[in-house]
Amino acid sequence: MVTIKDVARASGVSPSTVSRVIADNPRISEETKKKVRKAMKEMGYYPNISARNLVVKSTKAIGVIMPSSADKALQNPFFPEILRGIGSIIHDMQYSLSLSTGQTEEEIFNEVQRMVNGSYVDGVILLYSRKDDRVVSFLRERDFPFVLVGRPFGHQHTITYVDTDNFQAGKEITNHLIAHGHQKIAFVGGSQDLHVTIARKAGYIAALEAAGLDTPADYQVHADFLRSGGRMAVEHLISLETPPTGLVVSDDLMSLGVLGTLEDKGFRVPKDMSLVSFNNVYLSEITSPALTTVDVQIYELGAQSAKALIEKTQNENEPTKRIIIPHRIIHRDSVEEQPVDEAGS
Amino acid sequence: MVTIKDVARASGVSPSTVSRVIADNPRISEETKKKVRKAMKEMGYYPNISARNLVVKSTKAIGVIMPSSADKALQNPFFPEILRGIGSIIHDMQYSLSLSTGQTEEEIFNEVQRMVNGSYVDGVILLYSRKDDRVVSFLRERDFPFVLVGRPFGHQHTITYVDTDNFQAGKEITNHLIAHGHQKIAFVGGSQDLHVTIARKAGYIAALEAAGLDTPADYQVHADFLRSGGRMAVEHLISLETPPTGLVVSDDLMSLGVLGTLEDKGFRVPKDMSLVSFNNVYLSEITSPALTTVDVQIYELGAQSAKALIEKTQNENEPTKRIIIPHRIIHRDSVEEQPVDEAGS
DNA sequence: CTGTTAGCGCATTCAG
DNA sequence: CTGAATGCGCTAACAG
Repeated sequence: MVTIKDVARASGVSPSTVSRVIADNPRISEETKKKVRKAMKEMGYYPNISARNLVVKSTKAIGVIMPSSADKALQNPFFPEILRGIGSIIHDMQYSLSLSTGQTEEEIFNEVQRMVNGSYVDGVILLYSRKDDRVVSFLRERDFPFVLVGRPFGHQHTITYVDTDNFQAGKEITNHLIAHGHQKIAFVGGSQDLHVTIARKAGYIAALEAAGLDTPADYQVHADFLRSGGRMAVEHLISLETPPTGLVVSDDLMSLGVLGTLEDKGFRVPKDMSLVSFNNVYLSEITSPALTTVDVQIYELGAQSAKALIEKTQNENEPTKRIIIPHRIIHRDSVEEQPVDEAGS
Repeated sequence: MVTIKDVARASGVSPSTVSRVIADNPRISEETKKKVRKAMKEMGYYPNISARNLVVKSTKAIGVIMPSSADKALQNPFFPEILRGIGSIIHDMQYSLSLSTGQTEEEIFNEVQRMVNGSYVDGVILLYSRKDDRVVSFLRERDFPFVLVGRPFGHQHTITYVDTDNFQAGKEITNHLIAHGHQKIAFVGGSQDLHVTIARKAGYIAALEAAGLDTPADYQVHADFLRSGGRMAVEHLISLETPPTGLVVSDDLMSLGVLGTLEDKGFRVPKDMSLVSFNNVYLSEITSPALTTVDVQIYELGAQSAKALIEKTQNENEPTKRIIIPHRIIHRDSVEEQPVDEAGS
């Protein structure tokens, strides 16, 4: 391995000068810079990152923590896409990205400890938000830079996070259904522990109430999304005395399962049942029908979280921020006009 | 930050002894080990990884390189799943995982250079295989440990890789269609630059020829999978004078698009058209109909590649290996018996 | 503008 | 069984 000393010797300067050339220190003459760079190139010199990290006490690396993945939820295309967004910024800033590898909550917690305590990374991005999360407690105790994608449970004012306005999005997409004449609208959500589910459902309810429509408890189902993609939820809904005519599903991938079940049961979307959902991942445009969904700009969610985190790691007293990424409804083919039910309400 | 010296002072031993305790060196008495460990715990000592890496000249980190991701191909659930497999091993071995962040071929190449030259990682896993790939050339020149997921283009005997027997898989899944009475079977593949596409198609052809069936060029289409998920491919096939009755699609996600297009055009799967594909990602079980597909054990593909790589980084002259992960057909609902066409061939 | 010196935190000789 | 000394490769004062 060729070191800074070798380059120094070869170009007839001192090691510190070489170091300064690497940092492009303005106090070094262009002439010697050129000379040194030439030597570096010829000798194939590349700075050793560990040595550098050791002295500057920073790694220019950030850790990305995925949700515990015993389940299939990780197969959601949401993750590659947000990773892509995070990656874009990380790359631009010449940082590197260390990905979590734990499968269980326990493993993940240990891993975060290792990352933080061993100075593997300068900061951490959490790709999930769970109630009573040890990881968040740990990070806060340690006062270690982190940002959360989603909404924190508690400490909203001291945790920097980037999120969608899921309440508003839920309201808007539900209103979209209402505007198309639907009055019997059900909600199919994922785990009730997740803030996204809670917020989107709250938006759904707010929209219905504002329109003076019913929000029967029967219409609010939570699918354990892994088990056959919400099949049970759909079966429940269509077996009701008055089944809904519109469905608000809290995730595109779940919509795929809902769509499948609906078809199996002889319901045609959107003719017999309208359907809207959230995220706008790639698959939502290739299903039949293509899904009307709210685009939450996953890529941007990732990019902004990385940006915020890096700022935080670079500036000790960067203020706590709450970053809301705008969303918009993508109109496709899963919604159809519903003749207003005169007998209704 | 509490260092090895602090611990040494606090427990009344020398720094080198502490270092030996960390390494669990057998030449240290259990007694002092206990004493030192107690001090470490009390003081909250954790070894600094950069310092350690510097002296041992290894990072216990491996780099994972994703395909260039300008396109939506990255949204394939294949990636989170293979990452999960890789992660499982990395985690068990107490390594860490550095993920590539480049979006273009150029960016990725630079990144790999940085990882290798800067000693960021001990080895690299390539999650793609492209013809004339600079990354592979670079890694080979440098004699840097790497393994490839998929089949290399050239140098098959000097590159360690883990792959599916895609030819065989293609043959089997096509035979499955043939066994169900299909005689007019088409192939819908992705980019012809990818080895998977080539191999699966070759298997498809071999199966048809072995059965004495036709393999018209018209039946072999390559969808630019990003653009509306193979819509054009399907439109082409069904507009043929004698359209096929069975489709071999080279990827589950692509099948989703094919399924959608087929439905839009009034074809019902599997009644009017049978469909089989590859990978067995989660979504293949929640579509309607659920897909009959080849389970390639993505998770295992990842795990084995990580395992092979780590062995390689730890043992200088670990032999080059070719690891084939077994596959199996998952029978679901996208294939139906086709009455044998007496007039055929 | 450049060189000298010191030290980051740790592992590893070599003594004892 | 343990300690003292040395150096991994680099950056950062401090001189000049």
